[in-house]
Amino acid sequence: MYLYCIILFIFKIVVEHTQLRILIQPVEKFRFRYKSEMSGNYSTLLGEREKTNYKKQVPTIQLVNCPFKIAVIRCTLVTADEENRFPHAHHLVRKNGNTDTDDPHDIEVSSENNFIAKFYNMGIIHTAKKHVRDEIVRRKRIELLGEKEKVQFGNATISTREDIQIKLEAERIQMRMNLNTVALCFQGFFYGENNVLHPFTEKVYSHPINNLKSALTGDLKICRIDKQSCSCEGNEEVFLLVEKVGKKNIKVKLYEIDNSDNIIWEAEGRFTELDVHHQYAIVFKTPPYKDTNITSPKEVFIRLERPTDGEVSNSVMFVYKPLDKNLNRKRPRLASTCETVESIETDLMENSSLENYSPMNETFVNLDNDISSLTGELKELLNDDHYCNSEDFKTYFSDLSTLESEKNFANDILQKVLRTLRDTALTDNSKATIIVMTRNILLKTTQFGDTALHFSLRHKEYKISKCIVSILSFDPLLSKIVNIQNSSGMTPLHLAVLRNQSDIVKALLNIGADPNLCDEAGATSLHNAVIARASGCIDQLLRSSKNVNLEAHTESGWTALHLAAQVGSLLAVHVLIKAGADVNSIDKLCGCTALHIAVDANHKHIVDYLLTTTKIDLNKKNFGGNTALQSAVAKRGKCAEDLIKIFNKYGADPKIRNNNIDRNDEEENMSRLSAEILIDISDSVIDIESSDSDDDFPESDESSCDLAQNDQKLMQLSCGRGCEYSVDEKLDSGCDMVPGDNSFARSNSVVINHSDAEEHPTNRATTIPISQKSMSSTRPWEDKLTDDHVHRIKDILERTGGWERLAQHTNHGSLVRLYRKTSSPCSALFTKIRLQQPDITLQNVKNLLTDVQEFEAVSALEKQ
DNA sequence: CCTCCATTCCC
DNA sequence: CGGGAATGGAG
Repeated sequence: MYLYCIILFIFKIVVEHTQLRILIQPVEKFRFRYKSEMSGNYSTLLGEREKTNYKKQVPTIQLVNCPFKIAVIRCTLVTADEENRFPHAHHLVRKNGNTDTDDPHDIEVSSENNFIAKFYNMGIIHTAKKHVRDEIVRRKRIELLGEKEKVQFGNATISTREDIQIKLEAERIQMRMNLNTVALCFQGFFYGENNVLHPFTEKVYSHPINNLKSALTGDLKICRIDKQSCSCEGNEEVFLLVEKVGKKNIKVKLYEIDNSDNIIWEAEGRFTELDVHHQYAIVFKTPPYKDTNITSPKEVFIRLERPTDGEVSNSVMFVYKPLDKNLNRKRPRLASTCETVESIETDLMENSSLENYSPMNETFVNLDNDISSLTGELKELLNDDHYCNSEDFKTYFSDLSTLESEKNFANDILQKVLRTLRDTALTDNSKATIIVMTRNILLKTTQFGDTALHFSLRHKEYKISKCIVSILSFDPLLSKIVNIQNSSGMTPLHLAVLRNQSDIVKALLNIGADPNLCDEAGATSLHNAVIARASGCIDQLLRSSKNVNLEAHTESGWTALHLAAQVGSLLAVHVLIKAGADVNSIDKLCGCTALHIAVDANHKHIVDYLLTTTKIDLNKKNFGGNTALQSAVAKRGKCAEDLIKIFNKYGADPKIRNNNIDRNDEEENMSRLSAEILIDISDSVIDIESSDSDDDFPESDESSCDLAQNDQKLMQLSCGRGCEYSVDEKLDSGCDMVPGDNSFARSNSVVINHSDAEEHPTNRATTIPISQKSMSSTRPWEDKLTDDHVHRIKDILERTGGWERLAQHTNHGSLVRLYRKTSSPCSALFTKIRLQQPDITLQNVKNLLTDVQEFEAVSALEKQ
């Protein structure tokens, strides 16, 4: 008894000064294992890692101000409920050599280890529900015995009464015990007499440890999402694949944050318990965004939230897109320059004086001689009031139908009349009559809203078009005709660029044509010029004094640059960017940059150009969450791999995740994985190419498929709904519209081509014409290819494998296998080429290299 | 008797 | 050691 008093006394003093401090908490999530899972090695309970320190830790406790030389820190498993701590039914085991021991776990501390105890190799054994009661009883008994031991040294027993009490209590506890959350309990002990341990500190508890495997406490995670955007009106279904969730205990939250991470808007995804599929998927409907009148896409986030413990998942990006009508409203469909027949007629009526009628300063159109020659017959005809008022005359012009027979007839008359008119006007002969008549004729429209100017352009009657433009230039009031839109919204300028008539385009711009008017599909003349590959017209539009809107979006949300990337026109891409088009602008529909579009359309030369010479953000994600590189990877097949090579050259970041969120959270692993995939793919390219039989020209399959795709897109973009002309008709227009044509890629320096008659190869099915073309353009003043040149490019071509494609391209495919065995296949190839073509020039080789997309080698040759 | 899912077992 | 299939109890 005396001893016990001393112990109590010491205990009091010590407790006031001694402190048990948790230096390293255990991890918050840990997999509890069942007994059957504990054979052999098992995962051990680690300590929480610091953010800055990635070293593995274990739960660590320090005894501060310990009055004893040696003390013991004991660790046991308890419930996590702070209000109601008692021993947990689960076991805390600790591996000791080959045997596992149950808790309590004691670690001796002294000045030697700075009174620090590290609890290594602990595991939590999940007690099956059916055994929980028994387990609690066992623990209670031990606890009770321990209490009694303090008083009745050595011979403590438990009475039947106490035993029943314990069992009842255990029954109660069993019902409430949370089997998915535990906590560690630490307490300091000292050695008393006979090495009996006596507690001398308060109990200290760790924070809760949750069962990683349970849906109630496990990690919340969005693994995958089927779409990244929806309309701002919401109510669209989104499929989420998630880590194990409980359907009664999960929410989908959409939220928006400002620059300082404050949540400025949030709403819940709508779903029922039936929409949670087997704990691993949720289908929810998006809530509407706070504002359905947005005009630009809004980035928000989605995450899971668990109401019971407030746990949240990772967040994934999501985009609310503006409504189509808001996109359209933003762009004024009818600019102020837009004219209608009625408004011009009103103008003319109000201002019937002819004083303004005078030739403008410049003559814009060189009329052909035969047009300017007058026939007296016609002159008389036109001066005859009677004839001008006749029904015949009216019939000719009141309905300029597209019917073939009438077309020719109407054209014929129109042409004659216009000739006469023009010359009469020039000679100031019966001016008033002529002018009034002219105006009447030129303001007539067909059932499709075409004026005579539209009509002549549509039917390739360019002489008439020029004639009309010439006449318009004399008449300021009438010149407004140039901005009349037909029933599909096209101005004469739209038609002129589709027809690739650059001089007419120039003249139209000079007399006041507005290049920014949109047709029904939202296309400006610039869009049309790009679609039509009318380089001369693009040039005229860009250099005109008019402020051409480079960033105008079509109805489908594309800018001219996007279209240029889509059709694969390097020249158009180049001049647009040079004129100041924003390389990083995104299309309104999918959030794609020109780079994404070029990748999708498989235009390697565009991709290469964009990466080499522009400041395009190559890691930009579209609304689908993919970078251009990821789009390239997703393409699979041969075409993808060449693209990937180009990206590799320019250091695209394979680390950037797309939206298929990897289950593994560690960035490092992810990036390593992507990089490996990339390398894998690149390797396999080489494999495929090298095992290819030599007689096949690569790519021919894909290009045909690409062509089809282009056509479809073109159709959509250039024609739109309700357009009365077929694409064929549009294509059949004498302008250079060969989808997929990569002839621009072959010129290694980009020069604006002013000629209307652009060369356009109709197909690229064979290599021979191309290489012959490249080779035959030898000019005496050009540099000859030298050994030095070959030396400069051989390493590059051997590294990229480009020499093999060059071999194919120059009809030396059959030698690839042979050359591959040589020390420098590229040198061997060039020896062969120079043997066949002794006069081959540097420029020839550059062209050939451009043909096979070896831009790096081309630039190596350009360095002096 | 069915579905769901916590538990248990297996690789 | 982490993923996942099988089982069987509960509702």
